[in-house]
Amino acid sequence: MQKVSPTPAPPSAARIDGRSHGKRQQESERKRQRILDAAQQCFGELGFAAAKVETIAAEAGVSNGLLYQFFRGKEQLFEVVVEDLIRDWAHTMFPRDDDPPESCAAALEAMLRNSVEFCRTHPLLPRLLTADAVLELERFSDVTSRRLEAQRVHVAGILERGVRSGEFRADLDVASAADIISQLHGDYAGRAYRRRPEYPMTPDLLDALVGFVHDALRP
Amino acid sequence: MQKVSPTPAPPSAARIDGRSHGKRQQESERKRQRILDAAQQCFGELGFAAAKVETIAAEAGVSNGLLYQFFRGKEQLFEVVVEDLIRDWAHTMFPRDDDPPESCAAALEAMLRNSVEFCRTHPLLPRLLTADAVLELERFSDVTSRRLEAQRVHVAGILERGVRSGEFRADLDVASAADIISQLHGDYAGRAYRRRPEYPMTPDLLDALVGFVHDALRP
Amino acid sequence: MQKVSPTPAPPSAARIDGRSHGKRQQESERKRQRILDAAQQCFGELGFAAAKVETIAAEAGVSNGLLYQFFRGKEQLFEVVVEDLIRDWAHTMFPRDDDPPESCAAALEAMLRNSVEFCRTHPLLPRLLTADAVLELERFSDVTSRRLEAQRVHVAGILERGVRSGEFRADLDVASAADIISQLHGDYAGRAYRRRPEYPMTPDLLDALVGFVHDALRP
Amino acid sequence: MQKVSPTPAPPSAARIDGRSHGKRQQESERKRQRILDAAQQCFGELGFAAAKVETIAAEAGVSNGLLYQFFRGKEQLFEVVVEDLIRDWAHTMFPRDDDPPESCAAALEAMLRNSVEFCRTHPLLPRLLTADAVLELERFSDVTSRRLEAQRVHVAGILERGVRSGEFRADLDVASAADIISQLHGDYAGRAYRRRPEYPMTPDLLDALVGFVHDALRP
DNA sequence: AATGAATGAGACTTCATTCAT
DNA sequence: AATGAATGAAGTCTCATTCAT
Repeated sequence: MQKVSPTPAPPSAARIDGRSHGKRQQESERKRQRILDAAQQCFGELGFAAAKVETIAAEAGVSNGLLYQFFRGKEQLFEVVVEDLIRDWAHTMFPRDDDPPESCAAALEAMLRNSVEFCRTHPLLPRLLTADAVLELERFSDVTSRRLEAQRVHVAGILERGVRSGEFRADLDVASAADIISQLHGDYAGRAYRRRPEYPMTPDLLDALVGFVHDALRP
Repeated sequence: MQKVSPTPAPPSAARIDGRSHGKRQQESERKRQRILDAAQQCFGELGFAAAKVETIAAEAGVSNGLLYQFFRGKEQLFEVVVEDLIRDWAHTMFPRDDDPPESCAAALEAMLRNSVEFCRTHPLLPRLLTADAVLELERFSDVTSRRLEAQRVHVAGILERGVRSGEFRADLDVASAADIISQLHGDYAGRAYRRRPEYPMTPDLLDALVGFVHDALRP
Repeated sequence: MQKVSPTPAPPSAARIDGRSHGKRQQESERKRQRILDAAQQCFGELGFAAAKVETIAAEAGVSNGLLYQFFRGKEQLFEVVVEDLIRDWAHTMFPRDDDPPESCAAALEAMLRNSVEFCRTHPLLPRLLTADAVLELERFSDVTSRRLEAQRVHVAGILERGVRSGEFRADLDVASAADIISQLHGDYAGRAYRRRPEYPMTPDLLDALVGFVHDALRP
Repeated sequence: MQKVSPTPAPPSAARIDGRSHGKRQQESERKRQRILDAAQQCFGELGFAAAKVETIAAEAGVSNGLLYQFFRGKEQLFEVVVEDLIRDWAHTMFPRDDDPPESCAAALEAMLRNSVEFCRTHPLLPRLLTADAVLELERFSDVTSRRLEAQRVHVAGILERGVRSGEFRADLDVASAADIISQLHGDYAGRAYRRRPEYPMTPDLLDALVGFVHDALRP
């Protein structure tokens, strides 16, 4: 019952080592990217089921059929979109390890603000973070799960450091706190994209969120 | 030929004073309820677009067509489901006003635990609380918006009381805190239904959440 | 999600100056025409409600779905069919203005015989002329009304001329006579298509009709 | 493929010789008649396919199901409606044979005016007279054909008389003239019911029609 | 006799996917 | 590589008909 056709070879058969160049290849690669961008937009705004392949192609400025030369179908397109998105998001969250050490509270705050900013231009992420689109697709990329887990681990690391340094309260349940903070993270990042009056996302609210978390962690 | 389509009269138009019940009427009313239950289940698990009318009818144990004697179509069915759900949820959240006064922290905790329990058996609510289904349907019942607002107001009321009584910190940003707490509320209630390893919902985690909120509010 | 549904762009949006024709475009245009022909046939034989989209598509030798790339739905298909038909009919009725002047009776006769001939191959027209299909569709193309009016006006013009030249009786009620003649026109044209014994349409009868009208108009 | 279930026995099994009485029977017979009236109304306004059984029943003030105790189905209901209608119409057209003899022209005029009046309250007839509803139903009651033929014969009889008496022109093609007059008959009777500006039916127009026919027949 | 709730076949329509060009 | 016309399976909805009460 499941389609098992393999991922189609990318249009350019000349891709030898992942660095193929040529005007044609570049052009092709750019189109692939435009499709991914349009798909992220549409999936984010409408959800998986309600987003139409035709709309995505039109938004990307390519034909309906070209999409199927890059992706096996709507479903695989969605998976690739999600994987790329999660990877980009991770880069935003944990920018570089060579940063100078900072206070743990500042690290949490930076992560939160970075994420909110990121979601402002990446509509789909909020949906993933609130575990919604997940339900609409049976096989959900493991990458996503692992990355979400990674975030919690990262947050837990910061909390751990803060507890040891005395910046945070000693009896903190680190694992649970990391979970809660990650959750809030996703929630308010999501609001940044969806601009609905019922779920506002103002700078004040963001400040309040930072303060709320800080208060909960303080000794 | 005429496009009137009001809400179709319920099959028994003989409901004179709201209390007329022949065996047929009762049977019919029970089927209407089964349809609503099945719809809540399906919409909750799959979202609006992916849920099939046929599945809902089958799940309810009635024929495809009967659904259209009670509801104008899939969309109105969804609206009724949402309105009923929000109403039930409100009853769970704010059980009675004649309760003996309690500590504000206890009031918050009760509300949280009640909601989580409610969501365990009401799959659709989490979706609404995370503002997802909203996007899939243009006209979204005002009832929902108003009820969500009501919850925040209610939480804000508790917080206000706590601040005045000295139970909570004096400089609390009540409005923002109410927003954050309501959000966490919806999130973890949602997890109670969706049983996915990525988003666990254990008693321990619930306890930790209560503690986290409590710590953030303490003076 | 948005209800825009304008007339769908014809499959080939590349029609730049109205004359671009690849083989594909030509093929496509021919299919559109086959759909229109089949639709005229089916609507003419069965009426709007009883004609099935599936039948029309099958009759045209295309798939069910292709129909919706050319037309917004069954209703718009009907409208286009009617407009095209009325236009074609008008061309048949009033062939050219540069004709040499003729006797008014001859003009009437030509018009009648032309129409009958036209209806022999255009099943739907009779229905329109007897104002029947009108009732089955709320919004009925203004084109039709205007064209029908145009015919009456045209007939009235001929009568007017005949009265002034003394060919027709002086006390003729031109407006009413034009109405009656136009009506007979449509009736017997209709019979030419429907070949039912109850409503015969023989050359003799057509001759008799011409004579009947002639006698009614003579001084 | 064809349904062969016999016409259901009329509800009252006590109908012995066609003259059964009793309050129940009378009541029943009245309902049957109300159904027929409603059906004529609906079929006349919407055509066979677009008229809904539910609407007819509602219009008649009876339940959906009762209709099937009197008639085998929608199709047979239509047939009965048509037969009754044609019979009533005939009574209107040819009131009594014991009338004092009159001028032939007056007889034609009376027939025309009677019919127009009749159609004003019998929406379905015009459809039959213009041979339209005919097409929507495979098996069309022979009664109708025979009655339509009867009208033409009747008209022909009047014309024959007029020719012999010298009231009408001697070289009249009686059969064809009868056909044309019968046709006009149906047309303008139809207009009397449908009140559309495109197809007006004013007293003036009716007078003009009478005059038109008279002129065509005069020696 | 009468009801009207219930059914289910079949209509219209959408849209992911394919394929000739 | 790229197009977009074409397909057809699948979805939503309607309505003639049946049947338990």
